[in-house]
Amino acid sequence: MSEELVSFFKALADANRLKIVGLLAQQPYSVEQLAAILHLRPSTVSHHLSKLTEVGLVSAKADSYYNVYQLEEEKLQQTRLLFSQQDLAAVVEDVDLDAYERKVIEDYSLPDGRLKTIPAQRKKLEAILGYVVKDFEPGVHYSEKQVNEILSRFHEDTATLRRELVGYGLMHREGGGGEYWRD
Amino acid sequence: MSEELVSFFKALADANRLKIVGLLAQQPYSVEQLAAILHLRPSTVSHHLSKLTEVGLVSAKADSYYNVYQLEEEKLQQTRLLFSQQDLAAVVEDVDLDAYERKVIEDYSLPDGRLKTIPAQRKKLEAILGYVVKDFEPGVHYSEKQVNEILSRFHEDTATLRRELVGYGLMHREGGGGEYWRD
DNA sequence: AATTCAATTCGATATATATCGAATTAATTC
DNA sequence: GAATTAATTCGATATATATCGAATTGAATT
Repeated sequence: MSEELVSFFKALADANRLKIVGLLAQQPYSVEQLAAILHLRPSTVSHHLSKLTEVGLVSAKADSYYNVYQLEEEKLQQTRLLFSQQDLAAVVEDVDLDAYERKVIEDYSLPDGRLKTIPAQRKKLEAILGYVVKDFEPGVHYSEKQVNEILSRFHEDTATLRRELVGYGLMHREGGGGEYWRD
Repeated sequence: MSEELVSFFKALADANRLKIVGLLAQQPYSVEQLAAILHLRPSTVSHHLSKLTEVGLVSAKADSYYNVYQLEEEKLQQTRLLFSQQDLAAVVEDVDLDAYERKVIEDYSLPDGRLKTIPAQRKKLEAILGYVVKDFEPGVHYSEKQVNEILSRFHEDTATLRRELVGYGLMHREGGGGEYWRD
């Protein structure tokens, strides 16, 4: 998932951690030095450095008995090309895209599957029409009578349903003979 | 300052807000639709959208009586070139870079300005030597006796101070005659 | 071996914030 | 004009986390 991306932004979503990155971009520093410069306790700086280390932005190098931290240049390069198309796609990969349509259909359906009313709001009407149109076979041509027959399973006002289906481009009508079909 | 950069990362440092950005990258959505897709309440989504709006990543467009949000493509482009040299420099611009040296000097100084001891730790010794060397005029040549005279203001062990100053490259010695100078 | 010191870990606390439900606002439909 | 509805705002709550001080660890100096 995109858990990694979230952690990455979380790591940089703090003023002191950003300052640490900025400082390490110039030269390596020990924990004690960073603490003095930022007016923080070493334990606090240690905490910040561990978050930055987790996402690979910095790394420690033991030198004498200091822990000297340095910036991971390659990771910073990656940062610059953040948000590629793949990243954005990955973020929404396991998202419940049809939840809105399902919710609308449920809100407007009676227990027997018929519609309480035909929605007045455009977006809801859209969702309902997308649901209704599934009862037509793609490519098959229907007479107006057959269309009404199918639509009457959902609501008595078949004329409105029929008109809106055509209006939203979900079904097509052949000019003269009253023939309807969906793609 | 870099307050803007922090806000920007904060805006993206949340899983649901990242998902919103990912969704809006594909098509605009209303608050209600996003709420259904993410299984959140509209008020929560509204809160997230206001944070994203603050940093300019998304914008709202009234359409009928829906508020349709869309991604600000230009801002997303900026994101891709994040962390330029200027950005990094800006982050540390008003940081107390000499705090560590000051702290070391204070820790090792007696009220009269003399040194309690000569630090054993490399980084602290470095800080102290940088402080001591300021009592020498750049370019001026000193005899070993004069050097000791000046160093004795700080500590009786002038031999060690003198040796370390040369060792750390803060002062130079001319091979034969015992002449010292700093750059 | 004993001591000193930097760093980390741990526990506690205070602040920030993600989420929700209720109330409000603004716009639309009847 | 009245009723409906999407969105926002507000207040409350629960979780997350930034910070600190104390205790611990591990290395280096004496």
